[in-house]
Amino acid sequence: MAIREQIQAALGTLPGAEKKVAHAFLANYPSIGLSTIAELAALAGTSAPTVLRFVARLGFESYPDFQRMLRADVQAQLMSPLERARSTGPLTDNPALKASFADIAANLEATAKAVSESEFEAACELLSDQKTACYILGGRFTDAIAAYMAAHLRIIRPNVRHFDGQTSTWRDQLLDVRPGDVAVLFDIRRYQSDLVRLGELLVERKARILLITDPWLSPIARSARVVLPCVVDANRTWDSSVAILALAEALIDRVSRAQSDAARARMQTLEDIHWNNPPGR
Amino acid sequence: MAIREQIQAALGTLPGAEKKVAHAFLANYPSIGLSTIAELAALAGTSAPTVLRFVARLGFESYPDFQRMLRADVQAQLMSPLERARSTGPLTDNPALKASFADIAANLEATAKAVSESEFEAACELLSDQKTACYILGGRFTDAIAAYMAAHLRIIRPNVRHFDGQTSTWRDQLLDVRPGDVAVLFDIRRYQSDLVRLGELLVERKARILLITDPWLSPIARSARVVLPCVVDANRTWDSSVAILALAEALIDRVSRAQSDAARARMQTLEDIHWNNPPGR
DNA sequence: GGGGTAGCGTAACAAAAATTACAGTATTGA
DNA sequence: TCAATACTGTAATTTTTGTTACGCTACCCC
Repeated sequence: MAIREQIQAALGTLPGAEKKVAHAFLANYPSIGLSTIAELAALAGTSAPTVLRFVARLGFESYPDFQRMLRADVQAQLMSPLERARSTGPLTDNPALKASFADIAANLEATAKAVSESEFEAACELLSDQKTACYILGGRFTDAIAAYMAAHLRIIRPNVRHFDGQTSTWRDQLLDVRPGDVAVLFDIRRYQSDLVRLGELLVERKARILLITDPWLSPIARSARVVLPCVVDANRTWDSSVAILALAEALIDRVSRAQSDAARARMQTLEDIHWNNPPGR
Repeated sequence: MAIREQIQAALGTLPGAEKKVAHAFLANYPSIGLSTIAELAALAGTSAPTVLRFVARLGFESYPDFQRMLRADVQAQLMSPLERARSTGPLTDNPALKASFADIAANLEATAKAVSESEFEAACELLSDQKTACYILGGRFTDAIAAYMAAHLRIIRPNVRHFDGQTSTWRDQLLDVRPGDVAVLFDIRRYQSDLVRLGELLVERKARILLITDPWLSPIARSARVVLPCVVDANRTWDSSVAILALAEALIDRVSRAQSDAARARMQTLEDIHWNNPPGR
């Protein structure tokens, strides 16, 4: 947009023929400027050298130089978030994938129905409580989702820990858990006995448990403060965890939006630090 | 948008060097296409005639002809309704979950369209190749999905390794990579420089790269054998990885179904062992 | 009213871009 | 393993494009 503004600002000081060029350009922004000098001159009803004098007056070294700036301009506009959403529109179709994804979409819908609003809100509240620590862990496959959630939640609030996958070290990690702490457990079908046991231990330590499970409910549900069921059945060799991830993301988003302005500023700062000091160390 | 659509559709049928051109173009759409052949060729790491053959294959008379279409494309997009004023939508605290899931479902649909069938098949073929090792890794957030995929793939076939999150140990792990090995990389927006670097190292070691990225394509796309784009934009604080996970699951399912009976029997045995000797002891 | 200046376009020129020809190199199938 | 085919890059060629030189016209100020 910079170029357009610049031209509009200069409009008053331009000689007649060059003003015609400016008008032609603005009326056909940006495509005509990405074309050749001859075309722009023709559209403006003037000559090539006039176009050249025009861009020179704007301070550009050459016509290609002017076009470079213009391309950058266009790029910036097309890359803005909303344009992007649109430009990702219909592309080629992949029937097999589409069918597969349709099943998953059905899972999402079913999950949305299975999770009651009050439970969802209660879950968000648990996660938003910054006075206590928050422990996150999952089972054989869902541990990855636990890690994903922890990575995000850590940015939003302090005291987030992901119980790492080594079951042997769980006991040690348990020592840090204090009454009132929040524990997020992911546990779906073929409920792992060790995970269930750990749930019991957490309850003993008076942790408040947020359980994310399937509609058949892991045994942990009995002692959980909040239970969110996800539909995982997808007619596949293995269950699908997509709905679980979607729910986790929804929680993350809801919690991050609920933050105070101060907290959001801190979050932004964290992010900036992260990207300004690229990893590699 | 017609042009992007057309290129995505043709991606599978393009020869290697031309595919690199397509990737470079999509990753820098539209500005690079409005520039010169030489620049596009340089960005794609190939030669001018290849670019020319690329546009010829797409059905254009000449490069200027191609640019004319592209300009029209850009013009159409920039001139469309000014819904740009609408900045990041207000947070409706009503049925948060349903609205949220609807967005995600749209992502899934868009992803199904963005992934061409032939590319998907090519990806499955890479993953099914049991003669070589398979390395899986992801970025800051996507590493969790990499772990998830590895956990499943490990059951289906031998020689699956998840590059663990410690960037400092990557170099060591690289030593094991042999020519022809398959590397699955997850890399989405805010492409991590260290991950890109690692991609280059993998290419040097002649690994075949399967890249899962967003529609703007990580720089790694230039040297990847197969590229699968996922729509991640969800009008949230962070991008959504749901489509990525869904795609990963689709790949896993497709590969597991393609196994021979013998292999499937072995798989079943593995699973039985896992559950009959429950961990936790 | 005449010298001077700024604006403009035609046409020659120079630079660059696109295109083609060709030769070397993989890849595929017999 | 060999032949045939497809793919790719280098280099020469042609075309297009941007740029400059120059002369004409209109206007302003002295």
